[in-house]
Amino acid sequence: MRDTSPDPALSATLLEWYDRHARDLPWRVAPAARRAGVMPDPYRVWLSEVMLQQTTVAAVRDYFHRFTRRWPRVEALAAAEDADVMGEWAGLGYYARARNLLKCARAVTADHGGVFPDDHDRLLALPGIGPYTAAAISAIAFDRPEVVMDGNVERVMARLFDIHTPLPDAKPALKARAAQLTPRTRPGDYAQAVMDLGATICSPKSPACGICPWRDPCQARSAGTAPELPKKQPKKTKPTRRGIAYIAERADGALLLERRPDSGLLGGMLGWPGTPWAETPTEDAPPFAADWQELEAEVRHTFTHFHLILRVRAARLPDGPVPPRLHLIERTAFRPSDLPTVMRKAYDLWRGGAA
DNA sequence: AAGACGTGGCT
DNA sequence: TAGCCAAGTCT
Repeated sequence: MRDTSPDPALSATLLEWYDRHARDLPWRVAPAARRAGVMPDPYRVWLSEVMLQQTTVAAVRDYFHRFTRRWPRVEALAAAEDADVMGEWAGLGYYARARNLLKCARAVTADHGGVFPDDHDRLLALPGIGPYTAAAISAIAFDRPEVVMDGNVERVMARLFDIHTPLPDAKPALKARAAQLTPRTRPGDYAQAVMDLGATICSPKSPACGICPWRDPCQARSAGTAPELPKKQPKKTKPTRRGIAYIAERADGALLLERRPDSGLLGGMLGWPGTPWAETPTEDAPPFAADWQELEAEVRHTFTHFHLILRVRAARLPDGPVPPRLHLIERTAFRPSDLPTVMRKAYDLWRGGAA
């Protein structure tokens, strides 16, 4: 292990690379414009950072465009209906983000006059903004020299300094290294540069060390250990749960759905009524008595912590009162894209067999 | 403080 | 195919 005293040229090297290779992203102000004094809209920085939590740029792009077209400013988002925001978020995952997005927009509008606070601590106090996002907004939107720690930065630091301690134990050491490198000039561009580097060149598998701006100082590259870093604790295997979803269609095409409770899996989202999802098969629990027909195929879906095998049963909904806690949605008002993916899979399966 | 919390792309 | 992985936060 060679000496690891901080090298003040490291951040400068990365910023030079970023000036030439920064990705063109819809929420980003290009480095040339930033150097000319143009700063990004904090609303767009916040929205993009929340969407990017545990989510790839490729998945976020279209959602970002739809959100900003529909709600161009934080006050507009704050005034939106919950169901519209949840529907627009559908498919992006981690739905607590959407619930907190609305809470945050309403807090910024009501408590901060529609202006995002420009300091880390007040950002951190807002719903859905944790240590990473508070630092990222501070740095990117307000050019504050925050230490921005995300998965990219952890990986880049683990490799640059050849740190073999497994995550999450390595986090303090990785953060100390990141703090050493964070520059006082252009901290916003620097933060975006490290994340770009991690997302493109210093990727988890087969990093492109040959074209990396930090290939010379990178200790893992010298040691040949870059592809195996950072080390991680082994993951637990996912159990398989099973359940039944019930799709009821009235003669005029209207569909019977439920709004899921705000907490827990798919919280706040629209879905088909059904049994709980459990490893041991649960009792049949149709929303009303009918001649339910089970589809031959089944939905397979994997969540963060379990696999799901979902059987789908369909029936005709008779005219009359709607069962409690369920919503009848006219077919013209029903958008499959409002459903979380697992529910949309069930819909696709049913419609493919029924229509 | 460890587990809950989604999804799609890549290997 | 099955597992790994992504610009984390909340409880």
